[in-house]
Amino acid sequence: MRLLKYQYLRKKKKKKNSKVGEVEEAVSVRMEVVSGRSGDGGGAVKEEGRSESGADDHDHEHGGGKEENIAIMKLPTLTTMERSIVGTATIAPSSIPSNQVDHELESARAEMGEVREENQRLKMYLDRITKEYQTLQVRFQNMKHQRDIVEESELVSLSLGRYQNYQKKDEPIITKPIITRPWKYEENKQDLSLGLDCKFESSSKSGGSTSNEPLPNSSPINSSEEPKGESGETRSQSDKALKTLRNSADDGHENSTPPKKARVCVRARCDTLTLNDGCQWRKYGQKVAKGNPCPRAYYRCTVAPLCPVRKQVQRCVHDMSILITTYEGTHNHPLPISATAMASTTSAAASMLLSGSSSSQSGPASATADLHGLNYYLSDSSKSKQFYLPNSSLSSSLSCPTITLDLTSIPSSQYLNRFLTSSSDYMNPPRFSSSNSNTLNFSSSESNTISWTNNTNFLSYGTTQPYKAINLGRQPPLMENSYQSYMQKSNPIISTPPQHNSLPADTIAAATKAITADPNFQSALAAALTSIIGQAGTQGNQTTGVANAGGENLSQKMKWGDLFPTISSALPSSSSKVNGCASSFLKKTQATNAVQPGNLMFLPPSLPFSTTKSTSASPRDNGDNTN
DNA sequence: CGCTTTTGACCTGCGC
DNA sequence: GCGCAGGTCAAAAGCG
Ligand SMILES: [Zn+2]
Repeated sequence: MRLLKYQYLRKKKKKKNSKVGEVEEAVSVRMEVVSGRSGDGGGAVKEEGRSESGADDHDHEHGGGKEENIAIMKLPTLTTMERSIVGTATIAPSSIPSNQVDHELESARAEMGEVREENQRLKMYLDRITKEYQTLQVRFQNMKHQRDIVEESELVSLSLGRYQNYQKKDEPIITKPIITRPWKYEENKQDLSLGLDCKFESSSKSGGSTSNEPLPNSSPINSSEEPKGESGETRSQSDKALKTLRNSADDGHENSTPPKKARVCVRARCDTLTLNDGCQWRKYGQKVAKGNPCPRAYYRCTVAPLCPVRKQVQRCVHDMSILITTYEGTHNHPLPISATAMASTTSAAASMLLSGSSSSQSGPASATADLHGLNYYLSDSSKSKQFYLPNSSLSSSLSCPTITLDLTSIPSSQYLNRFLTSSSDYMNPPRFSSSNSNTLNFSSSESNTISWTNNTNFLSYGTTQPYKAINLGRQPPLMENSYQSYMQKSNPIISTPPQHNSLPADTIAAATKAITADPNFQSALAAALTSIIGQAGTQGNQTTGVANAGGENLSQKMKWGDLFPTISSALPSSSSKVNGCASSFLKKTQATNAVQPGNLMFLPPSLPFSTTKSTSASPRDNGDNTN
């Protein structure tokens, strides 16, 4: 009964979300086109040619589409073609002066020459992109491989049991086909994909045995969703199925070891109740965890009905202004644009976990090592009871691979939100060029304190904090600039004036160079990059992120061009009411922690802490939230 | 009215 | 087996 209602509610939510779905589907379609363009060579050129060729000239299309062939056939068949051109051009087959025909021929020839040139150019363009992509990919894989080795030997693997490893560790991690998910969205994720972990992968991979679970996952969802006039019985059944599915999705891997999911813990200064990461969350529980008077809130992603992603939110007991958000699970749906930044960020971190785990063969057992940095963290404070960590105890942390991203250097949630949701310069303009935040960059204006450690691809955050945490730190200026330039180009809203009007390909090239330039951050950056690319890829169509990353570079740009304007203009509300967060947090804290009202003191008094402030005060309004 | 949040009960895993 | 703690559920309350 209850269950039924619950599911019913969820179903309703589904309806609500359907709008989002439509929009995103539209986006997907668009992306398909786009990616198709840049994805495969012939197609790309062909499309280009098509768009450029006049409506009057079919041969142009031909030339554009199959330049290689045309090169051969052009000479011998020139006359034929010319004739056809003349035929179509002059139409009147009756009586045409021969000199006029010659004229036509002449012009046609000239035209063809142009087309040929055009083709040449396009081809070169394409080649370049392809090459860059391949280079990038190769490099990335190499780095990954190397890192695996290094980490294995150096014990710095960040990974903690990833089921996929248990299942097929011998299999190249890079390309794992995933099951089809609802929303016509095929979750062709790789380890670098958006998700924080790959639970679905595992279930899908287990295929045969478990196939019953995941497979229905995609279809039943839709089927149960579409037929509106279901009888109560049917519905309850389907609802149950849904629930089962959800559960199975949640725990994910019935057959594989039940290792906990990888988690990404984000520490950030935030005056709102939850981190404004762009996703829609619904609170489903709250608990006062041991060791921290601040209640821990449990949220579940509601962007898609069956999305297994959850997050826990709790204030740091040491510094109440620090919000510790722990993400867990993989989104099984296209993300709201506004959520991509955070998702990318976390996925990048998760990918580190992942890549580490690829080397670590053992399951949860490797947790200790994997949590190297985190343990550092833990060891420092967990002993004192006051300390809190998402996996609040060591034991749980052992079973839950967790990677910590420290964003505390970013002053406030407003900045952070800005940082997470857009890349416009919200901070001091001077720094924008060098350390502007973007989706890949965890560094803030205080990034000068952030440094990379060279030895292990493990990015450390070298501040005064007594712990080491993964920090996707700065990217090389080149990368930033290129990215920025792209942003500037594609997003008129972004204030900074365009500096280089580089072609997308140039941007990519720049990115490539950037990646190749500094091997120290290659891995992480590549991971982040890949995740983003992959994300966009998955979001847009059914392509696999990494596999198509390069091919999608162009399209990526275009997609981002579409995406970012929204991003920068819309501050998504993480939950439907981020506003209330602060106040409710206060309320809550007062209520729950009446014993020690002193806690409240930890809240930055200077922060505009009125109920509505945090969001409304910020430049961007979360009005549309892209949904 | 529909959706979200609250909140106590319940479930589960773990250590003793 | 028991108790504890983390995590989840879902009825009830709250909100717009
Ligand atoms: Zn989700």
